[in-house]
Amino acid sequence: MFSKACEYAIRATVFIASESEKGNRVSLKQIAREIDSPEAFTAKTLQKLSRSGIITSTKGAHGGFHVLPEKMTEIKVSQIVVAIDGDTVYKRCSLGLSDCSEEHPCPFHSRFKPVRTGLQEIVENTNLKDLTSGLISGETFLKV
Amino acid sequence: MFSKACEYAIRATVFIASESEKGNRVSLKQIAREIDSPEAFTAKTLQKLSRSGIITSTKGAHGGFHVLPEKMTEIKVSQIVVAIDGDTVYKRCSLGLSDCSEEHPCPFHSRFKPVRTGLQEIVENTNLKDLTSGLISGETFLKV
DNA sequence: AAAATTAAGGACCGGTTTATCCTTATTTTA
DNA sequence: TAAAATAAGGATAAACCGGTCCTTAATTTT
Ligand code: FES
Ligand code: FES
Repeated sequence: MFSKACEYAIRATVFIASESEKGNRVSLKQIAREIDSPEAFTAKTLQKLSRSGIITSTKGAHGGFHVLPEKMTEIKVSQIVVAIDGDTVYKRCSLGLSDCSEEHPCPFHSRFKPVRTGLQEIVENTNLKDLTSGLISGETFLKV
Repeated sequence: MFSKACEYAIRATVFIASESEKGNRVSLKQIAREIDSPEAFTAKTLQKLSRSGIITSTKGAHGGFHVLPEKMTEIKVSQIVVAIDGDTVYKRCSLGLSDCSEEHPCPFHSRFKPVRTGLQEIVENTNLKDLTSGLISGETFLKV
C-alpha cells in the first residue's frame, strides 16, 4: 500500500508531532528508537519531510525535529504520502493500465475505484492532531 | 497496491477466461500481445497460476492456456492475488507495525481498516465471469 | 577557541522485483 | 518419423528499494 519509507515517515511525523505538543524537540536517535526504525534510513525520509515543510529541523547540540503548532491541523496524512510516495496510490489503475479513466476502464475499475477513493478520503481528511490524540491517551502505538 | 506480476496475472486470467467462454485456447504470445505485457515474464506468472489450479495449460502445437468452465464462477480475484502476492494486502498494518490488531492498533488503524476490508470484499466477491462480461461487451479494456 | 552534539548528504551494498535469453519437454502436424 | 508449435523452467541481468557507513555542515556548550 504505502512504501516502507512512507510508513516510517508517517510514524515519525506522528511521534515528532506528539512530542511537539508537549513542547519537546526530538533527535533522530530518539525517533528511530520510538518508532523502531533503522536510523540512517529514517534520516533520509526525515530530510524529505523537512524539505517539504512538514517538519522542521535544527542542527547542533539540543537540535532535533519538531512540528510547528499551526501544522498540527494544517498537515494532512496525504501530504506525507505525496512527499514520499507521490500520488500514484490514489491515481493508479488497479490492473496497471497506463491511466485510469471512466472512458477506458479496466475490468476491475468500477469495483476498485470506490475503494481507492475511500483511501484518498481518509488520508486527505486526517491531520496530525487526529493521529497524536490516540497516541497521547495511550490508545494507539507506533511500534511492535 | 498489487505487484506488477499480479496485475499481469489478473489481466491475463481475464483474457484467457474471456477466450475460453468463446471456446478458444490462447497461446502465451497472444496473451502478451492482448494484455501488452513482457512475454517471458508473463510466462512465469502463468506457470504459477497454472500450478495454483486457476488456469489450465496444454503443451504442443495447438496448445495454450484456458480456464475450465466451472472455474468461471468458482475462481475469485482474491485467489489470483493470493497466488501471486500472498495475503498481506488484506492483513498488513498500514503503518508497518508487525501485526495489525484491535488490541494494539497504530494511529491510523481505525480509519484504515474499513478501507482495507472494502478492498478485501471486492476481491473476494468478484469472480472471473464478473470481469469477462464487460470485456466481451466492449465496455472494459485490458491494455493502453 | 575547542569540543561536543546533532542534522545533511554522498557513496555504497544487498535483496527483491521485473525482465530477458536460452534450453528442454511435450504434443500435434506434415 | 521428422518438423513445427508450444509451455516449462534454469540462468542471468537490470532496476529499484531498503538499508548502512562515513564525511561534512551547523549549532551549542565548555
Ligand atoms: S482503469 Fe483500472 S482502476 Fe480505473
Ligand atoms: S494496526 Fe495499523 S492498520 Fe491496524
